Amino acid sequence: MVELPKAYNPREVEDRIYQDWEKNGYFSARPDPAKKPYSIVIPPPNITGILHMGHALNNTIQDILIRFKRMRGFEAEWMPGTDHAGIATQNVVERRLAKEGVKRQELGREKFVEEVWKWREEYGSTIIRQLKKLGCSCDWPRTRFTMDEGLSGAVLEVFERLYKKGLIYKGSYIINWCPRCQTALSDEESQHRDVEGMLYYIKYPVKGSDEHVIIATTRPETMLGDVAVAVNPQDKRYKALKGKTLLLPILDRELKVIYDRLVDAKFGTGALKVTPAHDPVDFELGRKYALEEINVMNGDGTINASGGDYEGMDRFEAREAIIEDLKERGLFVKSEAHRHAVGHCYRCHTMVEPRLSPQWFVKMAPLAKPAIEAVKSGKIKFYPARWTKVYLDWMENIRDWCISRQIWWGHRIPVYYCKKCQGEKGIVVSRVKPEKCPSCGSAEMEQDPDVLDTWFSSWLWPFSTFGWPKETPELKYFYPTDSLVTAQEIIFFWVARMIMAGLEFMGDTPFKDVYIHGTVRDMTGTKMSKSLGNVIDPLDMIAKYGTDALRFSIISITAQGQDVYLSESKFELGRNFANKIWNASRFIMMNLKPEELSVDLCAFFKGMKLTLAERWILSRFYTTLGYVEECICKYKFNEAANAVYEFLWHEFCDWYIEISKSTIGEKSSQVILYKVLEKSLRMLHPFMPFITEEIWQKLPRPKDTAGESIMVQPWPHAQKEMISKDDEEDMGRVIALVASVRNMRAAWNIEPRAEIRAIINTHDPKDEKLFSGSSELIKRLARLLDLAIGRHAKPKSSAAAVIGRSDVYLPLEGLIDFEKEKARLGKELMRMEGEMKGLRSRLGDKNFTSKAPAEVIGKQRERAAELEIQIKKMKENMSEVAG
RNA sequence: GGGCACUUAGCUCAGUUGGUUAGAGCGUUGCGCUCACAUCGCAGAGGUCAGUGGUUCAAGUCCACUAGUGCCCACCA
Repeated sequence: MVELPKAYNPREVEDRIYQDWEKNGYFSARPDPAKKPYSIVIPPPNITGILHMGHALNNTIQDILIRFKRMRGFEAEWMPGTDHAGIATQNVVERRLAKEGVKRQELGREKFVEEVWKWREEYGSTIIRQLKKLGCSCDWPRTRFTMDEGLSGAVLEVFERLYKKGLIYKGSYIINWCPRCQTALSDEESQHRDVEGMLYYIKYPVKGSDEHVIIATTRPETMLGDVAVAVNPQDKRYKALKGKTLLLPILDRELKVIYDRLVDAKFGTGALKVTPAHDPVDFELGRKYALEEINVMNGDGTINASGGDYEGMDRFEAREAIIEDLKERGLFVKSEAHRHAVGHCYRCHTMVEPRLSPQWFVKMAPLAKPAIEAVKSGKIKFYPARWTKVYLDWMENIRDWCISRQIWWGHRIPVYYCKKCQGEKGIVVSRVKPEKCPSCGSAEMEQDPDVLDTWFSSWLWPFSTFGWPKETPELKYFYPTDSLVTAQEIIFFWVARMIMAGLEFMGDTPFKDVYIHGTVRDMTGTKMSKSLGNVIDPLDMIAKYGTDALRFSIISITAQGQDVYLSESKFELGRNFANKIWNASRFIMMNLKPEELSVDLCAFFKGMKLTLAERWILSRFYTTLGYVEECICKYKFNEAANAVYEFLWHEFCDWYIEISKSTIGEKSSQVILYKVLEKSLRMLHPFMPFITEEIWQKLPRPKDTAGESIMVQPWPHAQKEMISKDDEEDMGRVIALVASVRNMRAAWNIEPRAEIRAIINTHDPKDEKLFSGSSELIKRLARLLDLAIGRHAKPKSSAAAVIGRSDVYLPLEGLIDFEKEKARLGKELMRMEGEMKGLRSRLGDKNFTSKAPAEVIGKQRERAAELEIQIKKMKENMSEVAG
């Protein structure tokens, strides 16, 4: 006899159980030729990361997959690790140093990087500990870090290979520059946001005349770098400008007039100021017409020496100052409100400055080609499928990837420059510092100061973590991985690039399925973020409701790929469910006689004549099991979770356990309760790992599994022969009968404790047999003193209901209000007649009977026949009432 | 400018390949005898599926358009 607390207390069990799992090495996987591999690589969280609901959702899904596959006999590897998150981490450490009054520049590069490593030692695994709180069954001993030795080696290897192949190049182009982080960003790292800006109209004088051209710009400060004015050749307004020269206001620089189709005559005045160093379109024009490229800004967004008197001003200050000066000179025409999209740094949200700058790039088109094919051919599938198009659209319009960053934390670019040689000759790509320049022999070689984009290491994650470029047994066995589970935000950053890298360096796709789950939002639909203060902290929820509750709730309310709107109250769902399971198990264990359980189940079932309820619950279990398997395989986790919930709570607890209470001492009940509970725990385990383990450990078990863990038990074996649709239907009728008696009792305010008589009137032999066979059950569940079954007339003053082809009467002498009963029955009759009308018109329609499949027609005929009987009965019942 | 998603009960959402009476959780109403559970039980009320048109024997489910909401992408300065 086991004594257990009335309520499940997750805090008491979770850490203990997790430690046990970890200690026993249950999370580890190793190449095993006897087993099939199943592998997932975790989307490596940033070392600066703190567990948020997005992580909770993402990692719960992965854990469900891994635990499910592990139980199904796969060698299931969940590769964990963290990302060094270049800019993000550098920012965090810089802020920390700033609090102590230290600037990174004062510290110097080497010392600063040391500081970051120290920070990482101290805080970098916070997120890992939090993932453990979530119950994640990652193969922790293999944990990797994008800056560890092996992965850094992979990064250098890749850089070298791509450089040799001509797919990495250096050049001066317009890139997105973050003046706060003071580094280049890739196109993906510059996120467009609508901004309420202004469009300023400025007069550019025509040299040697009183005329002028009005141009419109949103960034007047960039005029300091203007070298031309461009108009559309079709634009009649500016035909007369041909051959003339304009003067740049303030600086009095001479500007050419260019005629190019790129200019949209409809925008502004149709005249475009050309600033090749600060705008992508202008840059293109600049290269096309060999214009000078004047960079007017420093890295921090202040105006540089090319900006004349404005030197040293911040870009926005300079904007104001220039407008003032233009107004003074009478060259300012007007300004108007102008809403437009402007790039912002994805890390610090500072407005990005397009800026000409020498950077390293990866040529993407050749890499994209096979990656497009891999998805088009179906070798990689997206779930939900709609992301396929998003992926393909991006890939088909892919642009080169700016990979150099002007920060210190990251993989240093493995390129050395000879101080003496100019240009190409003096460039050496090498993992180690070359002793001398291969061209001139000089020993003065200097490494490129830049580091690589963080994603330049993450895109190698599915194979670098398994030891690539070495051909390790792990790499051979676990690559390609199976499922990638991630959020939509990083399809371009990460998913697409991993596919390209996998194909390029491994010659094979890195995974088969990509499951894109939704974004976690608050109840107003806003994305949860720390800065908005609308976060629900998963760790708080774990403390309050338990990990299983958190996991189950978030899974069950998140439909495939849909965003989820979260509020704290949603976690009650999971907590209540956990408590329900706890108490059902407690009840079963209190009544379990272990000696009854040492039976061979198959032999037992063969030899035993099971009751309808017993056959029914087994059938329902195996039906549910099959459905859950199917849903997990299709990434429909909410449907799987809800099926388990419905089965356990509403079928097993509400009906079967209640039914079993009268027979609980008997062997058959003992075995069924135990078996269904034990198997259900295994079915539920991937979703709620802790409570299932805790209960399973307390359950009496066959000797050979004693002491082991539920997480290494096999997934319940599907036994189709246990599924019987007939039994499920029959039990459904019994349940309907009980429910309708209860309904009538409630409608007529029969005291719950009052035991009354009921009469079933049936002419249907099947019903008679069914209800007779279950009469004890029905009597108990409906609290009946007596149940008469057969051909009976309706007693006077009785309530009535129709169940299938039979009636049930409750003689209620003196308790019935005839008018009320008539109304109650009348409402039901109306519903039936409404349905009947629909059926009749369909069945009478030749189009329907000739075109619909026979099966559908048959079903409707059957239904109509039954409904006809029901309506007849209902009318009789009503006339009785009237009489 | 392009693309995607969403609009189903008071609230938050499910709804497989179109096929009988559209589901859940929460909330709500009534009743709670019962020795697993009030983080509970039993019973009930409550939607015609944003709108319009179409395809079909049959549409919440497919198509088109409209309206609203949200998101992503995009070099009109």
